[in-house]
Amino acid sequence: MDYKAILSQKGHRLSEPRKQVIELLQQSKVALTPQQIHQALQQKNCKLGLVSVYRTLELLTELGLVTVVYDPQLNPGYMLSTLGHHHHIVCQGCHKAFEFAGSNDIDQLIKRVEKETSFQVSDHLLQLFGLCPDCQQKATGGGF
Amino acid sequence: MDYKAILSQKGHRLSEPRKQVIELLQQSKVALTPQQIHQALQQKNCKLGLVSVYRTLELLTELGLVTVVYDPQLNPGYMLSTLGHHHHIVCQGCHKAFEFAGSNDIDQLIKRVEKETSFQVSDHLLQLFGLCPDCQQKATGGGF
DNA sequence: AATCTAATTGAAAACATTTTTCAATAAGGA
DNA sequence: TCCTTATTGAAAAATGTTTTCAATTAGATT
Ligand SMILES: [Mn+2]
Ligand SMILES: [Mn+2]
Ligand SMILES: [Zn+2]
Ligand SMILES: [Zn+2]
Repeated sequence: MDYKAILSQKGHRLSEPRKQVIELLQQSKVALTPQQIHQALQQKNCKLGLVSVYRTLELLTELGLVTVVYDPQLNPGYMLSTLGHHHHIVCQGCHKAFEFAGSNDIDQLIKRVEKETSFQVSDHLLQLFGLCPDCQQKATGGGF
Repeated sequence: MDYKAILSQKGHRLSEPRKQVIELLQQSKVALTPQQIHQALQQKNCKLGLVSVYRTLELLTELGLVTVVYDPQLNPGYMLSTLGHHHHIVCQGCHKAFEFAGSNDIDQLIKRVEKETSFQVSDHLLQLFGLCPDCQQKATGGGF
């Protein structure tokens, strides 16, 4: 079941702007800001307003199909997500981001913090940062 | 060693705006946006420009003394941080946020993801969300 | 295929946030 | 007290987001 199918299944129309935003995000390896999405589509001769980009991202976020990815060096951007429990790992060199499956690894941490704080934890935000294989090479092999 | 001391120790001047922003953040239990900081200080009859709030937050962030706290329902805000490895837990009811000590709990997760992705992980962003003790009461006891 | 209707769009304006600029100020050392 | 220069504030510019509303169009109905 692909993103467009999910959209229409939930009773939302398959408009041209929505199709274009989704297709662009499907191809992108980096999180994109609304402006970046708008510009990229303009260059592909897709006429659509920046407003529609915002509205599409809002809708897709509601449906859980896109995720905000934070990157200290960049404005927050959006990426398509597969459904289910997962997080993102972001390259500090080229800013490519990838999903990884969430696990129960932080369950113990959550239990600990619940005890310490008396909070009832129901959600979490987790991202990893580092260097992707390509950027590791550039970093070490850079001298010669 | 308090925040003001650290500031001046690093060769930064202890200006009135900086003192005021730090003191306000020290008292606050919620992450504050630049605007909120500015308004709060105006009401305390501290004359300072919004620009100085931005500049102070930028400096304190560089020094690692403040941390950005994300809250899906709010604009990102700033909180003072103690030095060292820690993260924040945010109440989805009253938006109060608290630090908790970072641990090696996610080391295994990081190892796993490094193997899966061939990334070299060097940093991470982790926040927990839930209900603080007070808001748990309001939620359960709310009926009568 | 033509018609209908409400969801969706785009353009513009309004609103909000952040950064830049630069002359005036003031912190802290001499 | 004087000096130097980091820092400030006001204004403008730049950037980012939301609202409004008439025009369009996706998809259902005939
Ligand atoms: Mn997880
Ligand atoms: Mn940690
Ligand atoms: Zn990379
Ligand atoms: Zn609470």
